[in-house]
Amino acid sequence: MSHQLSPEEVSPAGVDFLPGLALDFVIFGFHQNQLKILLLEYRNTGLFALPGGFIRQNENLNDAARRVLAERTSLTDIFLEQFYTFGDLARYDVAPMRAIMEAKGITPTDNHWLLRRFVSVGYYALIDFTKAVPIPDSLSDTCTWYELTALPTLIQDHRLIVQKALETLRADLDQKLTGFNQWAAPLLSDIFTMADLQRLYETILGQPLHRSSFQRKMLSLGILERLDKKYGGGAHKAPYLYRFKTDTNPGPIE
Amino acid sequence: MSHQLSPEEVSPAGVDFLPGLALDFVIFGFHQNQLKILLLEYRNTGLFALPGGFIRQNENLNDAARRVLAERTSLTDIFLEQFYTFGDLARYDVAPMRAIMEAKGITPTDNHWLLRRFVSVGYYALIDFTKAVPIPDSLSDTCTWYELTALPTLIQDHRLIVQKALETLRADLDQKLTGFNQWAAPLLSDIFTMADLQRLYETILGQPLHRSSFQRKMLSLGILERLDKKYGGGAHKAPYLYRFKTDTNPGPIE
DNA sequence: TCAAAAGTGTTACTATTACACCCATGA
DNA sequence: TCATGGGTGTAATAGTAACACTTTTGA
Repeated sequence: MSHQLSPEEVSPAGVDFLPGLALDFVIFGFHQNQLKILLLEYRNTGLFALPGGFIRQNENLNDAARRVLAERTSLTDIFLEQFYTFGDLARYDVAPMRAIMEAKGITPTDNHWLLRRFVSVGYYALIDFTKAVPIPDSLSDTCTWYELTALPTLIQDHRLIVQKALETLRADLDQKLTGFNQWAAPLLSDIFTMADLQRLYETILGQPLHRSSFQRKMLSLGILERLDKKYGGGAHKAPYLYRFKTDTNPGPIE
Repeated sequence: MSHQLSPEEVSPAGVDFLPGLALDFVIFGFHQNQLKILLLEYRNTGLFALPGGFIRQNENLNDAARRVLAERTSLTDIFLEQFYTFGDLARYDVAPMRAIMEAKGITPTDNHWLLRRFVSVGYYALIDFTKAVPIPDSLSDTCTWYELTALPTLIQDHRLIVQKALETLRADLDQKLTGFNQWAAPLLSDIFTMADLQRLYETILGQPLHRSSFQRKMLSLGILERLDKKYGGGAHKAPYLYRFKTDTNPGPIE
């Protein structure tokens, strides 16, 4: 994980947080027909990591996830799903974390709480690329978007976490997500064409879909509202514009 | 969770385990056309709980799950899946745990590690009802089977955990499990009729299935091997007996 | 020989795929 | 008017559901 820490919280105690337990986030955005995720880059180290955080002593696990996500993206009401908990011993290598802290001017003791073993609960989120304002945490330089197909090397087991998040997202696409009519809303603009929606599906699934079948299937789900057609694009028939029906969805997190 | 503890491990330290993190198990068995799960009953308290355990400092999370499961059931090589991590503050009520310890003759201090907040990683397992030898842990009297449709009141949020485990099992049935040809093997005897298999499916899903469609679908999966028909049952045509093909399955846990 | 339960065949229905065709648009 | 891309129609296919019919068995 990485960190949302005020200076005093980097103290050896870390007392306000549950020990040994962290959160890691795979935050998906969609821009220019590419799936992207947010990564932190640590100052003077060339190390990249997933955004992460810790759980306060008096805070529900899922509430902590929402809080940290809001801190990293400045967004609330985000589609957020817990997908797996990672607890291998090998996942936690102290060397990168020590390098990160030393580059930050902190010389941790050998038993500093940040250098101990962590078990990490993985969440994936779907957010609006255009609305998010990524904010680095106190140990990192930048919090920026990277294309899923061109990720830098990540610390610890973060690549595995990304992999598993993507698998879960793909599996959810065909089942769970059809229950939440608006799951895709943050990944697209408010109003979009059927081609936009299809490109999103194709990018997530990593495979092409048949145009007319896709259109019929989406319309048959009854989750789209067709608006006046316009879209002043190129020299061709102007497509309809759609938006998601505002409906009685259950909340995303369980 | 409940506990796999030698007497010295109930000491205030609990040092050998990761603090604040537990495992809870929903262990499914199938007997007399009923889905059952293993529950622990605590001595002199009338309290029931899911089997559980803790993670050693030098142990992988999933390895800890296999170890604890083996301790409770005397079985290894079990189909085991992690399905959710439960971290609400409200889930942990100290009163029942204190009652359990006091009934056992232990008077814990207020900050005893077992009375603090726990986050719990949920696993579900499928095991052979006839081969398991349920073993209570050091704080409980009995470890026995209860029908899923007639569970006693459980401590903490254990009913929610059972609910979520069942939902996951049902969802997995239609997708993930078809990849593991032998997932159902522990729930049935080595050799079974198609009707046996259908009753298992119907019991898990909680709904009747069409006989001939079910048969065709199962056979089309190519995971069953038909043996000589016998089954000296009643006054009717003797059904074929089947077994699962021994094949090149991937291991269950990821 | 009859009732019960199992295996198989047939038809209907549904969903998906693949392809064709037409429509609207702006250069 | 023509190339481009979008909407809709249709046939082929696959999978499932529903039902009928046949087979086997022990009483």
